Amino acid sequence: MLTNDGPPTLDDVARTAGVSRSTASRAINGGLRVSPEAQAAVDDAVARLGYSPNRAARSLVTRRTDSIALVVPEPDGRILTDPFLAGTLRGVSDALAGTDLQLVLLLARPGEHPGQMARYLRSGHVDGVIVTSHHRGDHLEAELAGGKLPAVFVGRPFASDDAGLHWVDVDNVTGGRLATRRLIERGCRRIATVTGPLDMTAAVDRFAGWREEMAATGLPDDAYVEGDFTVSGGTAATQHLLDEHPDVDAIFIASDLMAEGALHALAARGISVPGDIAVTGFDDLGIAASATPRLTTVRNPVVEMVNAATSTLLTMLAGEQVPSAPLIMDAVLIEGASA
Amino acid sequence: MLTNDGPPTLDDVARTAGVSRSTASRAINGGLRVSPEAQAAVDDAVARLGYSPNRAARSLVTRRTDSIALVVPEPDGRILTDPFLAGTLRGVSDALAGTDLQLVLLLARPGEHPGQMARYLRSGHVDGVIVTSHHRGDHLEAELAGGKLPAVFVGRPFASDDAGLHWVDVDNVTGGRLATRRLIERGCRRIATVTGPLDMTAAVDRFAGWREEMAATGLPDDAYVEGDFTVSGGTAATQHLLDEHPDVDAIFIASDLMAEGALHALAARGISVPGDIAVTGFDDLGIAASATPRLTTVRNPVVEMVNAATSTLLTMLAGEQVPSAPLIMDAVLIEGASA
DNA sequence: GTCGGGCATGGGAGCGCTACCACAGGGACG
DNA sequence: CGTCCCTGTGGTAGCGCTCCCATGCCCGAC
Repeated sequence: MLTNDGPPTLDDVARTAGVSRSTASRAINGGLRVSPEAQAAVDDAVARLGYSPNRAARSLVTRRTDSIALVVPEPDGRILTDPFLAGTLRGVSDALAGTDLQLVLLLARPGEHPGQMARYLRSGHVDGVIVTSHHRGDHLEAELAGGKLPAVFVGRPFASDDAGLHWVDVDNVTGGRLATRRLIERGCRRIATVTGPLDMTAAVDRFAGWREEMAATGLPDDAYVEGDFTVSGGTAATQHLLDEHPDVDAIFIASDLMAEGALHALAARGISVPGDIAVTGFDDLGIAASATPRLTTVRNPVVEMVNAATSTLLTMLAGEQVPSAPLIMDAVLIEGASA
Repeated sequence: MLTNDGPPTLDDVARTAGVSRSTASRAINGGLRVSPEAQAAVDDAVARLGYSPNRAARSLVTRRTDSIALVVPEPDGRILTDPFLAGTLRGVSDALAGTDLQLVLLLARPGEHPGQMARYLRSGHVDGVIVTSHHRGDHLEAELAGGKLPAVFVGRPFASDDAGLHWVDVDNVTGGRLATRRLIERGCRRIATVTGPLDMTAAVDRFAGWREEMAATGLPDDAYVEGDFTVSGGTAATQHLLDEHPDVDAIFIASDLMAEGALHALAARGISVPGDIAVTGFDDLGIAASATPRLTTVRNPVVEMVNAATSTLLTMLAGEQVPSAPLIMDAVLIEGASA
């Protein structure tokens, strides 16, 4: 029944089912205007032949690529081990089950020209984009604001007031305030923070939350060190912090990964947590629960965020107009033993 | 100069450059049989128009998709934070720079039928495959052994003696022996091991290395617990181990991630490392260096492995015959303070 | 009984590209 | 001086699919 040697084509299916190519195509793509008998015959033929549509041929005429890119403009490889990114990968991948969209992973390459990724995206190789781990200076907002290519940021982009920019995020400012307030309510008064890399909005916003809460309570906001969202960075930042401000009695650390590093640093100096110094983290993606002591942290609802981002993207891909209002999830404090 | 409204096509380039579509195509694809003048004219036109070839159209005729899949048949999301996987992502992505191959990420979905991924791969959506985090029972070797689809495993596949299976790996058995020997040479005699998940060859082989070395020295090999290559799994396994075998004076832990968890468990019980119990790990991908104490471990050369795997795959993609001899990298002991 | 309007179907064009082939021109060789 | 080959070039077919349109058909309305 197969004319050619390669994989079966739509023609083969049509011939096997005893219908025309047009009918076979319709039956395969949703079955509008197809009689039940024709539909059944085609379904049967597809199963028997093991037919799978040729993506390229379909793309050529539909002008869609049926693939979306997950963009990680993070030239530093270490961030790849971050549970946040893991959750994003998992979430996007899962959300794509049931669609026949391919997930194309686009990592910034070390030493790559900043505009290179933007150029790639512009050339129409993917139908849509999810951006995570966005950094100031990666040129992505400007590129994607045009609205030519459907895009959703996971995490507030820097130019977040640009029209036409879609994004979801957790309320990092409130999260930062909650984590800080917890320390204040504990009775701590000399409260420091280890921020994330300040070329990322998550770091900026959590830092702002700390500042706001400190100001609201009338406490000084001079004790802070910039970290990099890694364990070893957390250790280093904490050591630095302790050297500069030996009087701190609490630290809000802008990610659990860094908080873990901080706990190492504190333990190494024989400082008890929360006895001598209380600690709060941010993320609650597994690390907090297994840290010693268990971290008091703020839940970062990655799965929900990524689900929302992906379904927004899918809606845009379906051609529907989506208002570009950001979607901001609540930050919730999670009780631990560290503060 | 552009006839249509969409992105520029090869026709537009040809017309702009004043050559035929054929010549333009040749100039763009390597420039064989193209005069310098024509080449220059085409290059110029491409730059001016911002032309980027339509992948779908090209794929349709070349019968290649210009994309390769990175397959992670690991339904458990936690593994995504493993530095080994991070290194693989980074490595494959980097190795693909310069080619115009897309990297399609294929994560097993929780609850997915085991053969589903194989079916996807069979349908010709990608030109080649790199498999990592391979598990017994994921049906991947059988599927890929046929040689229809170029594939390279990072890490020995279970059916590793199947002809036509390409793979690279570190010498896990020797690595396990080295890590164990180190403990023996230290004078330890009651040496346990925390294995990885035994449905993965890396775990099986490292375990075998431990066994071999223990047997060679005439030591008993009854003290072992199966872990899962995660931090918390390492903690749990170690606690279990200590309860069952209170007399152990050394542990070879089959990954640094688990070793980190083990160090937590040991510290929690007030057991000093290496004083009371010496510890060796496996991987040396950043964790070992930042652990307290610094882990003695075995270097797992991910970057080299993935580079080798990718370039093997690229060679196969180029149509050259590649002998399916495995490529096995040396395991090297890395000095730390934990043993 | 006739006619209009839907629905299921098939025919055919064409998406943008590469591969094949034919051909012109020019140099090297007999 | 003719022949051959080799290089650069353009024309054209066709990859597998979807979409538009024309066709035939059945059913209900008048």
